[in-house]
Amino acid sequence: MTDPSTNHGNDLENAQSISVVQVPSLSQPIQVQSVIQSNQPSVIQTAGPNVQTIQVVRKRREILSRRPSYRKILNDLSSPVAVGKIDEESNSSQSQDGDSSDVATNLSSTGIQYQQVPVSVVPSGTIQISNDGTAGTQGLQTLTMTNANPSTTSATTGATIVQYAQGPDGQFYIPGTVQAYQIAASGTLPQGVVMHTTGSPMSSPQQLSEEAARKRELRLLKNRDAAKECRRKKKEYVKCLENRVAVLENQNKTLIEELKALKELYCQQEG
DNA sequence: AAAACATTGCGTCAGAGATT
DNA sequence: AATCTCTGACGCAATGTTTT
Repeated sequence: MTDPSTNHGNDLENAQSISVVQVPSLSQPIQVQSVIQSNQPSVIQTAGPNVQTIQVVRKRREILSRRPSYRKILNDLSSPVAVGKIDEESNSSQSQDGDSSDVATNLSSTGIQYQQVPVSVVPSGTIQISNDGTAGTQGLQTLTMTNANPSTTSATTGATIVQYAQGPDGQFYIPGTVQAYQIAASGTLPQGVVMHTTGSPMSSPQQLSEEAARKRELRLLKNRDAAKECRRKKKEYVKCLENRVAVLENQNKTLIEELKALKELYCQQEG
């Protein structure tokens, strides 16, 4: 399904088609295999025996407007035929529900296998792990944290995922760093869940790079979940539209029949 | 049965828009 | 202004379906 109101990625779409370009430093034209990046110096990888990487400055997209979120669109569909709205509160727990079968997740950037373990957060801020027995690999696991704290706000009923490894000291570690992190109760931190608590101030280049790696892992983790959530909402949105189409088609059919009957009645009275 | 093609879902990146 | 969220796009892998 495409939305004509957005030009998102138009130039990329064009660029993705295989094409031949002439590069001054090369005697032969080359076949463009893929273009990564759109409006900054882009990387073009060439096909053929002499694979090369070329920097190309691409023209900035002229019109860039993001379409409204599916949640917004659905909630705007307040007409009677709109079937169901996306519930914001239920969204936060979907990625766990929908992907519960996805117990072992391969993090492609690291090759590390993560495991999902049900966890409940208790008021003290500690966590309870009810390991389901499935063996974790490489000591790293993904927690699904459900806030079971009745004393905190009832709005924080969602579940949050955090990836961790538990050290012999009982502390929790996340990939890409040897720093210890305290797992905070969901609700005190939005989605982030992981809070840096120990260790000396970042000073050495190694620590800085570890910090950067940790931030990257965290960002990827969040984005992974966001993508799952987005796909789920998109599916729901499409289903909603399909339902809407079905309802409108029915209405249309009924109205046509009604019009036909009225016409016949009118003709009889005229005649 | 094997090959070719289609579909589906995932992780990642980029970037617009929202939030802090 | 910095950070976060959301979503289109891409490539990849797994799976399903059709064709040879």
